[in-house]
Formats: sequence, C-alpha cells, structure tokens
Amino acid sequence: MCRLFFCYSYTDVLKTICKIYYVVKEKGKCIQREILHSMAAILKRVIHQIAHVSILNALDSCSTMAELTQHHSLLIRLGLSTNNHAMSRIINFSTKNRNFNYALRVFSTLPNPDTFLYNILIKAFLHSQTPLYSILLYSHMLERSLTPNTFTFPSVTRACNVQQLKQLHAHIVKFGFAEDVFSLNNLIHMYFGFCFLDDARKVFDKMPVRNDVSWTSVISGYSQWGFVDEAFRVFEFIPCKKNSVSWNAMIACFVQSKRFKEAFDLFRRMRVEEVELDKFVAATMISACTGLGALGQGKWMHRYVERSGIELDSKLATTIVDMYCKCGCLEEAFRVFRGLKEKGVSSWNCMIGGLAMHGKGEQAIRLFREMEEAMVVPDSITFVNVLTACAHSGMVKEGWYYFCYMSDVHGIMPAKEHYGCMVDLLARAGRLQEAKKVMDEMPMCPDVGVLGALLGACKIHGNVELGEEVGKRVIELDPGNSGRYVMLANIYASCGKWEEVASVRKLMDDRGVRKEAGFSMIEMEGTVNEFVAGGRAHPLAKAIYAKVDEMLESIRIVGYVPVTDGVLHDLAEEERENPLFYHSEKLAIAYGLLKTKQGETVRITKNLRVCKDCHQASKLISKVYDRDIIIRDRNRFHHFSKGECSCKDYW
DNA sequence: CTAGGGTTAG
Repeated sequence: MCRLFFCYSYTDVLKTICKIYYVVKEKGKCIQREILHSMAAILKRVIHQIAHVSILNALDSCSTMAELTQHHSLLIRLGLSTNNHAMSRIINFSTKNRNFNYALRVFSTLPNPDTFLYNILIKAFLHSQTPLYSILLYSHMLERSLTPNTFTFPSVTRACNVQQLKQLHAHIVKFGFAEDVFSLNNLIHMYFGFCFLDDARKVFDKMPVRNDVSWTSVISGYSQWGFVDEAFRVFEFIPCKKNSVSWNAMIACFVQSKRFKEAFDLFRRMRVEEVELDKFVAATMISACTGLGALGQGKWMHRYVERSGIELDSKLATTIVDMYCKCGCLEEAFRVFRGLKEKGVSSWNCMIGGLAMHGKGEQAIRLFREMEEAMVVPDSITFVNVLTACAHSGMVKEGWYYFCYMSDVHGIMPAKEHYGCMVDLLARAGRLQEAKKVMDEMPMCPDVGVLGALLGACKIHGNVELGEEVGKRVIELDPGNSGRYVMLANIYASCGKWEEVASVRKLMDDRGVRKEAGFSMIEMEGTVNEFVAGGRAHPLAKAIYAKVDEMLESIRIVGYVPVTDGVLHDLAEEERENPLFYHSEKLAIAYGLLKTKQGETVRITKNLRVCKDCHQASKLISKVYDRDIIIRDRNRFHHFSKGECSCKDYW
C-alpha cells in the first residue's frame, strides 16, 4: 500500500488534501474525535479509490501474463476480487493474450457478472478455437436474467450458424433492438454470408436508419455471390457522400468478376469526387491492373503509393509484387520484393510463382532455397508454386524431389493441387502413362484441375486415345466450361477426325454452352485497347489490318507456314475468311508495332491460351522485326525474342 | 466492448 501511495499523481494527492482541508475548516469547531474520524474515513476511501485506479492503469501497461497475475493478486488483496469493473480488465487482458482458461476461471468466480462482462467474453471467444462458447455464454446470460444491450448482438451474431442466426434475429426484435444499426448491420452481414440474400435484403429494406456500413455490407454481400449488377444498383442508391470503404467494395466487386473496365471507370469517378485513396483502394486497383495485365496503370498506382506515403503493409506489398509478376515485369517485381523489410510467406510465394509462370524454373527453386535459409516456413501454396515451376520448365527429377520433400521435411501432405502439378509435370514432359498412373493412384478423387492438366498434355503430344478418354470425363465433370469442349475438339481436329469434331460441337450447342470469346489486350499511353479476332471496332482498324498483312508477308519470307490444327480455338462465329490471320493477338501485336518505337518491348495480355499458329508467328515476328514480345496467356508468360520463346514450345 | 473494404495457387 505504501509503495502504491508514491505512485499517485500530484493531482490525486492535492485533491485528497483539499478534501481534508474542507472538512477541517467546516467542522473544525466540533469535537476533535469527530474530525479525526471523518478525516480518516475520507482518506481511507480516497486511498482505496486511488489505489484501485492506479492498479487498473498499471494493468493497461501490462505486457505479459506473469505481470498480469501479479496485479491480479494485488487486486485480490485489496478486496477487489469480485469487483466486476476490476475483473473485466483482467479478463480482457487474458483473452487478448489468448489465455481463455484464465479468463474463464476468473469469470466463474464472479458472483454477479454484468452484461458488460458477458459482452467482453462473447467477443473474445469469437476469435477462439471454440466460437460456440460465444453462443453458450449468451444463453447463459439469458438464464441469469441479464438483459443484452446494444453491444451484445453484434458479437453473438458473428458466432451463429444458420439456425441460430434465425433465432437470434427474433431475439434482436424481442429485446427491442429492431432499429439498432449495429445489430442489424451484423445480421445483414451474416445473412449474406449464408447466402440468405432475401433475408438480408429484407432486414436492410426495413431499417429505419442506415449508415455507410449498412450500404457497404449489402454491396459486398451481393458481390461475394457474384451479383454484380445488383450490388451496383445498391451502390448507386447510396444517398449521402460515399466513403472510401463503399467505393472500394464496389470497385473490388467489379475486379473480382473480371469487369475491369467498369472498375477503372468507377475509380475515375471516385477520384473526381475527391474521395481519399487509401491502401485498400490502392490494393484493389493494383489487382485490377494485375487482372488486365496493365503494366502502365499498375506502375502509376505503385508510384502513387510511394508518393502519398500510404502504409505499405505486407498485403499491399504482395499485391504489388504480384502485379509486376503478372504484368510481365519480373525485374521490377524483384526490386520491390528485395526492398521489403518484412517478407511474409505470401510475398515469397508470389515471387516464386512469378518465376514459375515465366518459365524460370531454376531461379524459382533457388528462391525457394533462399526462403528456407531466411527461416520462413513454406506453406502448401509455396509447393504448388515450386511444382508449377518444375512443370513449366520440364524439370521432372526436381519435381519428384520436391513432391516428396514437402511431406518429408515440412510435413505438408500433398493435396489435390499438388497431385495436379505432378500430373501436369509428367504429362507435359510426354510421360503420359506415368501421369495417368499418378492420377489413378492419388488418394482423393481427381478433380477437373488434374484431369484438365492431363488433357492439355494429350493435346500437346497428340495422344488421341487418352485425350478422348480424359476429355470426355472432364466435360462431364465441368459441362458448363467451353474450354473443355474446345480442347477435345482440337485433339480430334489435329488428327483429322472431323466427324468427332462435329459431334463435340453439336454437344456444346445442344447444351447451350457458348465458347468464351477470346480477346487480346494491349495497353498504350494509359488506355487499354482490346482486340477480338476479326474485329474492326478500333479507330485505327485499317492501319492495323494493313500492318498484319505486312507482318505475315515478311514472316512468310523466312518460312512461316500457317498452323491450322487449332482453328477452333479462337474462331468467332461471324468471320469466315482467313480467320487464322486475324486472331486477336496478331491484331494486338500489329498495333503494338505501330505504336511503339524500335527497341521497346510489346506486352500483350490474352484471356485464353495462345494458339499454336499465333505462337509460331510471334516467334518469327520477334526475329524479323527484332522486337521482344511478351504475351501473357491464361496460364503463363511467353517471352518472344530473336525467334525463340521462353516457354521452349512447352505450354 | 460494437459492424463494412485489399494479397499469393488451382
């Protein structure tokens, strides 16, 4: 006690003295004993109170559980062991240190815990291993006839499953919180999480008062289930000035559904309305650039982040590294990556994955080694990337090595994806039977990813029998995906089985599956130019087509022969004449050559895989025009330079 | 003690 007394601030001490002085002055004429009595009483109370406050303050500056228990024992000695206010701090601290047992033990000794205490615990258990405790605590407090308050429901809703949520909804109404924004916003969020879109919407529509959070919850709720247009309708309805969270939710919604143009349009609007561009919006926009392969825009965003002093946390950093990787700029990705103070697993994963996509298998593995030396624990994604790196570079031996290594050394059991990588690796390398063996013997049922990898390899290596078998399986597993039909049709086409080609086509038509339209994109001076095969919508269409003809003429001289076995791949219904020559990537290359100077690299992004003919043509164009051309395809990158491609015709 | 937004693979 004495020691504590010296910790008091001067104000506290002064206050005490003033009080004593007041008593003496007022009652000084009374009996001395009485004065002494009241003085003692006040002093006792004040000291007690101050001791109390100072311990509680000390509690806030606690850093370890050991320190906390010391304070706890002090509180017990002060007779505060059943004081809700004091114990709430102990409980709060213990849960923050994830010592739920301690918290519960303290809690169970309290004779009259209040709603406040229950609220703290309910919230704490939400993020524990046993969120069910939140629900149990809630019913416990009701059994004790405690009334929930506004702080109770937001937490409890978070712990609910569907049935509980419905019940809790009733409770919210029953206890008179049917108009409480906090409770209702959480309710909306949870309903959306369970895909109860109508219930969520009903709650929202009936709310007498809505705030930013309500609107944003609805937007991201629709967004997470792919109802982009509905989300946008709600977004446009927001009555007040929208804050950056709402903007970001809507922009992210467009990005996630690959509607990049709308994302950029919205971003521009946001800038016009002078809404703050924070790190979340920056991350969303950078990933929009990633999706598009728009390096220029991505660079601009990156510079903006640097200039404006937006905090570069690990998520944002990863996003940036990923953007540079997927926009074909590995050097810059590396520069950013090397510059990171803290490299999390995801940053490493991104960089390894980037190298893999660019066909730099050995570098990817070297980086993985470096990651281990840096004592960063790899996760299952790391190995997906390492194995992909092996697959794209034809490193069969290394692939097997790391496949065993992941479970032997790191205890990560191979999942479907890893088996998929191995099938891909072996199949690409032409070892189709071995690949099939791996697939047949894997402990889980092979999914479309695994089968698709094998199918792709059958196409590369012209194995019709296996291709047919696998192709049919894939189509049945993934009947809505046009790419699968096209792949099988192309396998048939490559060996002249035209009747089968026609029957696959018919199957597609009968099922109403429409081929995904192929397009290529090239970014120039900050604008995104999109080309579809045979399309003439571009203002410079005439010049572009002339350039394509010139390109084809000049590569013919060095021996270009059109490769026609993949014609189904990118054939739009409407153009019939020489469709091959005006594939979208050829148009994009022509435009790139027209608009850039000698020595500059032409960068193109494609939504599907590059076809064989365009691949061949690109190689020759890179030679004849002495230009580096980088094409990002659905799966990987192709660096065309001096007549060669970085994929070594292995894609 | 309350709620809504951003990263890596397949």
